[in-house]
Amino acid sequence: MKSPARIVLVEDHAMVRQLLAHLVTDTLGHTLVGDCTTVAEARVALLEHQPDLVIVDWMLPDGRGFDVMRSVGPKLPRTRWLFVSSNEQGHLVREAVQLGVHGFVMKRADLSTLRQGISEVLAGRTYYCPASAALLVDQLVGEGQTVAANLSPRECAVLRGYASGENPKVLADRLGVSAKTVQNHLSALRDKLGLFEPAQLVHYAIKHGYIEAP
Amino acid sequence: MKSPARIVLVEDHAMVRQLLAHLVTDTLGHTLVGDCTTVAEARVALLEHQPDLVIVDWMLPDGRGFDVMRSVGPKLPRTRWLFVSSNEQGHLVREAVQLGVHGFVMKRADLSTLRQGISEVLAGRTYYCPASAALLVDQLVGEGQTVAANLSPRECAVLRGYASGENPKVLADRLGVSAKTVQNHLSALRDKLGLFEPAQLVHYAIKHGYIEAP
DNA sequence: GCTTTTCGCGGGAGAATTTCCCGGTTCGCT
DNA sequence: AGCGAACCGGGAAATTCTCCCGCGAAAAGC
Repeated sequence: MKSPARIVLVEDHAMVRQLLAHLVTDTLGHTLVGDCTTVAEARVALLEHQPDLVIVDWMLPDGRGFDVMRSVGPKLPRTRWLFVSSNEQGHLVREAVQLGVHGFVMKRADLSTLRQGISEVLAGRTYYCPASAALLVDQLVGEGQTVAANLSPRECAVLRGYASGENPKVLADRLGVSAKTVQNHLSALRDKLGLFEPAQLVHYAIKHGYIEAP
Repeated sequence: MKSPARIVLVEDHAMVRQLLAHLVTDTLGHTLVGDCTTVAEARVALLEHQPDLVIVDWMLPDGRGFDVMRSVGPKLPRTRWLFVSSNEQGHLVREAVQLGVHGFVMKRADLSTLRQGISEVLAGRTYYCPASAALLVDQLVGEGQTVAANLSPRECAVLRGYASGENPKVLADRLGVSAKTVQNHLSALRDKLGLFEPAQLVHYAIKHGYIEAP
């Protein structure tokens, strides 16, 4: 049949985004209707264009790809979601499954895998690349009660700043709130995640992709 | 000529250690005089056997391979040092160069690279595998003033525990000292490293291999 | 339309931690 | 012997964290 699909890309690395753009338009013959680099941009573009498919990078400068899906996903019933990730961790794949992501491809996979992922997901099926499937199995076997709490946007921001090593006062200043508020958010985080040592929070932030590993 | 060299291995993964042992004895015809899994064992074995070559893993259960070299290296002028590392970070290679390590080989390199490293180092030359050399160049280009402070054994232990997310009191208990002492060590660490946020200490511990990345 | 919940914000009192300083012991080295 | 360092811990002041509170706005549910 091949009616071209309308696609939005969300990926912060310019080079990768351009390569993906080339792939979906020139090689696969689809239509690129959006091209975003941040969570905030993505939310706007997705609600405006209501694409058939969105290809999202897992790690973005202002949040995670999952945050996009969590916030605008419910409003886009027809849109299908394909995640690409450079971070190969079982948690992520597990979280993707729980969120109902349709496809998941590792960045180190070769292009044919990605092409296959795109066509499978567009065809209404799900596609998890072999590497991610393997991670998922490992994760399910171990299944430490890492259920993935969902944090409010503000809590995310505080976690990111804190786990990056930012001084709480500086962080408060950057966010334009009082130091007290940051402390309260941190307390809420510790409570919500059940992690009471600073180092554990940092580990959590790294494991779950809120910040880059050092 | 081929007079067999006397070699000590320091590597905590049994399988790897056995493979290395097979390589140096059966394939290369050297003599294995020691076979250690920890920093503590290594110190004793090295002082006892005074080997020609020691092959050390970078990450050990009770410390880092570099700690072995720092403590007993000066007492073994004839011994040559070859490091193997699974952790591919510029810092480590930089630190190795500063310490005067003779050879550095990544674990993902193939065996012929390792064989070459062993023979070069034994022949009195230095050998840094191509991957490590590339990292070194990158590191020197960036050269963030990450000069690598040297921490006392006790400070290492405290840093490891703390950065792993261990509760200070539990840590104190495990080390058999008072919580106060642990606090004092932590203060010394912050001061010595110039890192005053908990998260920064955790990042440091991960970057410099005191703990595994989460 | 109106409640109810959730989120962000921040104050206050008391508990806990951290800092900075101190003295003491035990090593190893000169 | 003497020296420096690493290690251990105490005490007092400063800072931070916890736990509780209320407020306003926005979103969700009836």
